[in-house]
Amino acid sequence: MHDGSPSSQAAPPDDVTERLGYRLKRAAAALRGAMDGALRERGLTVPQYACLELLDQRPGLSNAELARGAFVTRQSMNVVLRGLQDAGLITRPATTDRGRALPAHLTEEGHRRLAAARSVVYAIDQRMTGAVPERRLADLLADLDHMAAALEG
Amino acid sequence: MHDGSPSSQAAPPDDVTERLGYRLKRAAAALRGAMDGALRERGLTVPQYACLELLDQRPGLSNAELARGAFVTRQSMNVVLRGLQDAGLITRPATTDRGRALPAHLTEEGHRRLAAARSVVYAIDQRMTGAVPERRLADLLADLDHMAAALEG
DNA sequence: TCATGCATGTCAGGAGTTTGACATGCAAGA
DNA sequence: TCTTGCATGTCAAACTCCTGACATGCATGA
Repeated sequence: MHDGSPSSQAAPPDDVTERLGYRLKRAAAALRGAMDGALRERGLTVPQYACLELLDQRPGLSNAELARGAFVTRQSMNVVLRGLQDAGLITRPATTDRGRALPAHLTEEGHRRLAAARSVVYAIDQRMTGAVPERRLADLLADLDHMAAALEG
Repeated sequence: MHDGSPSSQAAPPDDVTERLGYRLKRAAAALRGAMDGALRERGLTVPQYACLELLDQRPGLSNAELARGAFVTRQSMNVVLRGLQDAGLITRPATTDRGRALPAHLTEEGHRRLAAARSVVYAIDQRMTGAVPERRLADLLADLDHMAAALEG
């Protein structure tokens, strides 16, 4: 280990664009831009789509749970829910017997809009996933997970 | 190919959290949060730090070039530059002979603040990089690059 | 020469997000 | 019992960022 690639305690490369953080940010920005443009034509924002997707898989999620799932604050998700509610894509009870969390559910229209949006998002996911060798995909998913866990801890 | 993991034209997993886009977003959000908190104590925002880092490596970059390098719009970078200029961390000529682009440069104070911020950002980068097996790091960087390129095209 | 295209810098407006704060509801322990 | 802690929902204000638009400067080709 006299040159080349030092092992565990190596400092980040001098060139910013060679650092993991920069690459991560670039990929995330590209994804955000692509989804933003595609969803705009469907009349949805990225957080709105994320919210619908989460509710489809786990109906009854509360505002706070949705916020965590979409990586935004409770306050932000609150306005997102309000918008979706006004648009008639979700329903949420005004009160509840048990606790304070208000469970949200998709409406029929919500399911339709989600299905329409899903097709374009799938296409984007395909384009992105297709850019990485298939045998490396599982490792990639795992690494991203570990990175997030290491930073959240 | 009758079950298990179909190859190239497979649809994204039903579980949102298993999709590449979700993992990417989660990791990026975690990174953003970590950097945000660490830099706040140094009196810098993430775009401001990115701007300083870019200018350190390639002095004389214009507003538009910095914007592309930091993945924001020209308008956003413009206010960032204004802030850094008011704080005395960078300098930018009011006019220029050739063309319209105004080359920015770090001041002495800018170098100092960048050096201080760099230490905490390095620590975060270490934490993140340390979470992925070393022999996979190069592939990971390449894959992220390919993903971004596939989406930008 | 001049017209068209392109990139840059900048202003104005609006949409989205965050920070800070407060009240409500439940659970666990003194 | 009650009180402390914690999570939730919500309001208000500030900030950040983006979209849309316009003027400037250079290059290219008619």
